[in-house]
Amino acid sequence: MALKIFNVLGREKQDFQPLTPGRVNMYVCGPTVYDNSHIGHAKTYVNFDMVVRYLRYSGYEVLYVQNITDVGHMLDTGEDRILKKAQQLQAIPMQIVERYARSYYEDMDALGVVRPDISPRASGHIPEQIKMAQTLIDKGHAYVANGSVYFDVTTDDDYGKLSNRRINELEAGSREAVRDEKRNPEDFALWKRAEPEHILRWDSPWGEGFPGWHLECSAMAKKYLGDTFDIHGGGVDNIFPHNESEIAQSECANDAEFARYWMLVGSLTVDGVKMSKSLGNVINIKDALKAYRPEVIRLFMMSAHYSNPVDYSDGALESAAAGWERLYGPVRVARGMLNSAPNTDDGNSFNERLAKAAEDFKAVMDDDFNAPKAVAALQELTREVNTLLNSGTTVGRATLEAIDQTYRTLGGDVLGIIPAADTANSNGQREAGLIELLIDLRKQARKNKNYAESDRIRDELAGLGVVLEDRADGTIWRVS
RNA sequence: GGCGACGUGGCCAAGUGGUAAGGCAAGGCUCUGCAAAAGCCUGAUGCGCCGGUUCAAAUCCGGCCGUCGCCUCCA
Repeated sequence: MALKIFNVLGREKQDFQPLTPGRVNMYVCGPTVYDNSHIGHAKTYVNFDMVVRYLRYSGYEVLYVQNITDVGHMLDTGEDRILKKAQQLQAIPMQIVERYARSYYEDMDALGVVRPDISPRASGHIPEQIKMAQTLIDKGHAYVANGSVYFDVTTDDDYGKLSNRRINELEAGSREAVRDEKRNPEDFALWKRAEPEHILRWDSPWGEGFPGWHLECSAMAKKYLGDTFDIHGGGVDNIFPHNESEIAQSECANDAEFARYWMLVGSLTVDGVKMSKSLGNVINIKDALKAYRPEVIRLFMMSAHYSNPVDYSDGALESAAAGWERLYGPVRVARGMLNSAPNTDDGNSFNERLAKAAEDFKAVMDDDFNAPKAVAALQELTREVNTLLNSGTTVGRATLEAIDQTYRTLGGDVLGIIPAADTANSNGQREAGLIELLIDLRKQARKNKNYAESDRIRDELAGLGVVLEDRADGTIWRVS
């Protein structure tokens, strides 16, 4: 079955046909680095990470570009958010940008988000942006006004095709200062004249200024992916004006189709409402990671289809954590059993079930990356793996390895929710040894029917976050 | 007001014409020295409401109600 993608441009599910067979050129709008990343960013980039991982699993060679916006943009107040932060922290803008770009990578790495192949920064592509603005002026799609350059939306008949907006229905921008400069209220800036106090500024044919917010994505996508490329992604909240303007600029400047498939991910709310600084309900990724392991956060982010919104709450995360424990349980058991598994073909008939799981998984992922359904396929498999591993019958090494491999590939490589191995830090070996010693002492106590002692060991360990589970073939432990 | 998404068992959620996946929570049972984990069983005659099309609709059409997002910076 071929991969299908719901194309927001046209609003229909389509067969995915890359421009070049076997290759996917993909661009995703990245963050503006002026503060720590929050769990809304986590949803967007975990979702696209899942997409990229699956495309690669499917055999595509993917070139994944995701920008870093490090050029300040206007707040309603006319302030630049990076400048504002810089003033707060008494630092220069590029320090702020560097600090939070690093913070972003830290968070993404912690969440297991595979880094993009190229992470271009807006500030490093000023010439490309100036060139594109000039091209648009030359072609009559843009005009200069008081040192700023604006895109004239009336010159683009397609303007609005992504978000289904009609120009005459749009309301004028709210900032008085710019209204006079524009021919049409809906026109947007390609280049802005820098006021004297503006620190982030570059020379241009129109005087000192800085690029408009939308232009960087158009210029950088063109540079690294070409005039036309396969997939453009981002959060739905950017569909207008950002994505819409990208299309307008690029298609008018390049005389070519921009992105062929648009994938937009649903937003994340917290306890039912949108995160915002004013509501004080912004949750940083770093804080979320203190409470939940990354695999749990990833599983939660994929608990609904990527295009749907998701609501973050402690209850929802607890639920995801419980679901994750169930999913990971048999993997842990299988890996433990591998330590003493016989080299026989006992249980090999289970390979058919594993193959079916992989088929089911692929079928639903091919249907517009239906990760929640893919997780369900793993959950159904889990029931049967548990039955096998708890049946008391001998299971040979080959079968255990096949089970491990299935979870490692589908749950690990593609979804990123099954760790490749139990995380062991430098103290891990020693800790494991100590726990094994206590398990052995408890075993002796149980043998002597000294249950008071055996329960004490189990309870004390539980208090330290180590859970013991007695199985027919011995006692295993895990960190709660 | 315009654009868009959505409304499925206690909670989350899949499901685009053929008779309701999966997870969490709950109850019962099995296993266990007791637990934990796991397995089995129970649970929506109904998928916001009202009409319509059809042999057949959660799924298509029309209307209504409600929630959320965007329309200004936002992932």
